[in-house]
Amino acid sequence: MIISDNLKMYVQKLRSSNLRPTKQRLKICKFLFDREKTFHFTVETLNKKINKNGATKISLATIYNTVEAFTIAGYLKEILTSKNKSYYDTNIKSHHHFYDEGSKELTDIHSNQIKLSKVPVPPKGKKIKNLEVIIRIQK
Amino acid sequence: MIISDNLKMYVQKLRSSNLRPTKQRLKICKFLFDREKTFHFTVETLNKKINKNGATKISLATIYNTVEAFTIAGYLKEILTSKNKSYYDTNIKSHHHFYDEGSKELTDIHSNQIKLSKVPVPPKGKKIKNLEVIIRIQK
DNA sequence: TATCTAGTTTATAATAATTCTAAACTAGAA
DNA sequence: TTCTAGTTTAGAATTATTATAAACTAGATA
Repeated sequence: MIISDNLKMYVQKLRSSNLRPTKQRLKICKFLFDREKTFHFTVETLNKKINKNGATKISLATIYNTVEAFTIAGYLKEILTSKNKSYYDTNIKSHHHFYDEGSKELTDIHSNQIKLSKVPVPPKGKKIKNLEVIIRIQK
Repeated sequence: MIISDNLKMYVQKLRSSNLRPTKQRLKICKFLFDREKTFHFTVETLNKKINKNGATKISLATIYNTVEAFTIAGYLKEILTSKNKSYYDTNIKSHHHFYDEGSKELTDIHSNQIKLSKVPVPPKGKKIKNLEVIIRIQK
C-alpha cells in the first residue's frame, strides 16, 4: 500500500463514520494506522508520542475524544488488563493477549493460537458480544 | 462448617500470611468469607456494606489496604473488566466471567464450563501465571 | 467566494478512584 | 508492664478521565 494514498483513505473512513476529517483526527489516523504491526497504547503514551516534536500540538482532551470516537467507530479495540488505565489496540480482529505483569506490556495472541472447545451459553436474553482471553505472564 | 469456629480459622489464616489479626481485618474476613456463594465487589461497595450500620467504622484507607493485602495473600482475586474500577472476587479458584456491559455485573463461569484445546506457549523466560476468559454480554 | 452553523478543539476545571503521609493506636513479644 | 513494629486513620496528594464553555473550522449553502 502506498503511504501517500492513505490520507484519502482516512478521509473516507472518517466520513463513513460521521466523523469530520479534521487535521487532528487525520494526524492521529496516520500515527496509529500507517504501520505494519499492530500497536498497543494508552492515552498517555499516545499523547507523548504524537506531541513529541511537532510544532502544532494536539490537546490531551482531543486525544481522549478521538480515541473514544475511534473505539466506538470500531477502529480501535479497548483492552482491559492493568487497573486504573485503559489500553487500546489497533488490531480490531478478534484476538487475545499476553499481559506481562512485570513490564506491563501487552502482546497479541492470534485467534488461531487459542482454541476453545467448550463455551458456556450466555444468560437468558443476553448475547455474547465478545470473548477474550488474557494470559498473565511473569518471570 | 460452624460459623463460630471461623474466627479462629481467620486468625490462623491471617497469621500464616504474616498479617496481624486485627479487629478490622477479622471483621472484613467475616464479611467476605462467611458466606455460601462467591462474592464480587468493588472497594466502594465493600466500604458501603461493611460500614452500613456498625457503630465502629472501618476507614476507607483500611479497606483499600486490606483488600490489597488479601489479594497479595491470595484470599481474593482481582478481576479486570470495566475501566477505572477494580473488581474483586472471593472465588480464588481458576475460573472465568461473564461481564454484562449493561448492568456492569460479573457472573462466575466455572472453569469446567470452558475448555481450551489449544493454548500458546509463553514468550521465552516467562511463565503463565493465570489464564482468564472474559465473555462480554449484552442484550 | 463569502457566510453561516453544527461539529470540533482547546485549556482548564471538576470528578473519581486510588495512593500517600504522618500521627495516633495496638498486638503481642520480651 | 513496657516497648516496638505493624496497623489504622483522616485527610492530602496523585492519577486518569470526563465535563465545560469559549474559540475555532469544515464544509454546506447562498
